[in-house]
Amino acid sequence: MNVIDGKDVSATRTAYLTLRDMILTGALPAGQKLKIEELRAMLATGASPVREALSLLTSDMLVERIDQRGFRAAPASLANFDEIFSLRCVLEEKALRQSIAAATAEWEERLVLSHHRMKRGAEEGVEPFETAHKAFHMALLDNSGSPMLERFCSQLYDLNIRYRNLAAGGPNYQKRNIAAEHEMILNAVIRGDADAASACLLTHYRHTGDYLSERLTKL
Amino acid sequence: MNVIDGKDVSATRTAYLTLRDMILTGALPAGQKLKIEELRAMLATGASPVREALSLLTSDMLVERIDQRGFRAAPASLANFDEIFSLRCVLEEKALRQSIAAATAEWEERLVLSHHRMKRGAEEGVEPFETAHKAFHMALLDNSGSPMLERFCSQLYDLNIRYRNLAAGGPNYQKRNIAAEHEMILNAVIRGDADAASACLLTHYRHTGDYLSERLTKL
DNA sequence: AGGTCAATAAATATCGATATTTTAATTTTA
DNA sequence: TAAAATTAAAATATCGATATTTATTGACCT
Repeated sequence: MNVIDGKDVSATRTAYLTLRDMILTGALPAGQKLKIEELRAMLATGASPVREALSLLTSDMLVERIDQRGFRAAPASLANFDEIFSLRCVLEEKALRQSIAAATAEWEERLVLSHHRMKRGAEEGVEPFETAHKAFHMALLDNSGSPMLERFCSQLYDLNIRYRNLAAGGPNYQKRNIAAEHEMILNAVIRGDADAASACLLTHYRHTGDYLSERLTKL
Repeated sequence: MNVIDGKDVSATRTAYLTLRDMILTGALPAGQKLKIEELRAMLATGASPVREALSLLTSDMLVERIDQRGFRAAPASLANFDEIFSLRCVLEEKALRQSIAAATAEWEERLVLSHHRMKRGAEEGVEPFETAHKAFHMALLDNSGSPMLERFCSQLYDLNIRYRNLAAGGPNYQKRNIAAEHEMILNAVIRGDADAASACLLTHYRHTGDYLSERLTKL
């Protein structure tokens, strides 16, 4: 039916990915009513795939569902942003420490590789960098041995990205040298220094967190 | 259409609640294929509500969905159980500490009340106690000011209950005096002693955790 | 004018039928 | 005989139509 990455996917999955992207980028504004008929027409598909996609998006906390009253894009607020930030700090630190504790040569190589790809992506443009940036951060955590924890972190990462887009009206970057922070994290991890790595990671998040928080208050 | 608690609810919601309960109690065994047609017949409803309910259950990590290949009840494993336990410890401690930090007279009264109801429920039977027990534990956390955190905790609580049921073939209880542990937690919270309260809560969980872990290994 | 109630419009939720895809069984081929 | 290809069966996914529910409008009464 539909084809994504050369693969056949269901209409539901296509709808899910499209709607997800639209909410993350702000094309569907926070709090907006999501009418089945409109989405159905926009996605050129039936009501069932749309409803199912929306149901799936509630898992990701990107859509709210009220029984008998339809769906709406999850509302955004500074309080919610702070919450996400606070949860990320706890969960990513836990995941990072577990990953380091279980470190293997193979994992470290994966890290170095994803770090390299991120630097390369930065030269290519915003979109490739965004993808590679998430991949790098998830690679830091994906040796934790805890799939649920990783799922939570990935979910919270995306929710955070949404606020970045909301704050900027699209992907945008600060002048501050993020590359150096990434380098420090990577080095600490390779060194096997969990305390330093955690500290670097949290500092990294605090920097972007403060920056975004400031911009969001202005809205 | 359907009526639950004197309220009108959608077929989707009815299906959601029923299937949820069946998975938590083990009536639908871990890993089992969930065929739409079978569920549709069992619930005497259409395919759409069933599919939507299953999609919603993936949020709760109670159902797995594989594109084009249907749904299955989430598999269970000792590793997964340990993961849930480990996450609960981190998240519930955080929620509890935040709740205590924001303590109000009104919250404390709610706690005392739910504690009382739990004791009362224990006399009435297993089912009322189960409900009241969850209510008490959630009340401990529901002053955290962090809806997402509370949602995670509630989700993990349910996943843990599922393992309890899996281990026992139904609700069952140890001889050990759980009531005393609850009392200690409540008192520490009322006292405003966050450290003691956290310690008590975690000990409480560790006790049941070890107990269940032992039983689960025997399966 | 303000508020209630009924009628209408809009949107959600659900059903039943059908198309598509996957899985299983069977036959063919090397 | 084992692997590959074909066919048949089963299950998933999707559509289009309809029933239900909620939201809106405007008349009516006090």
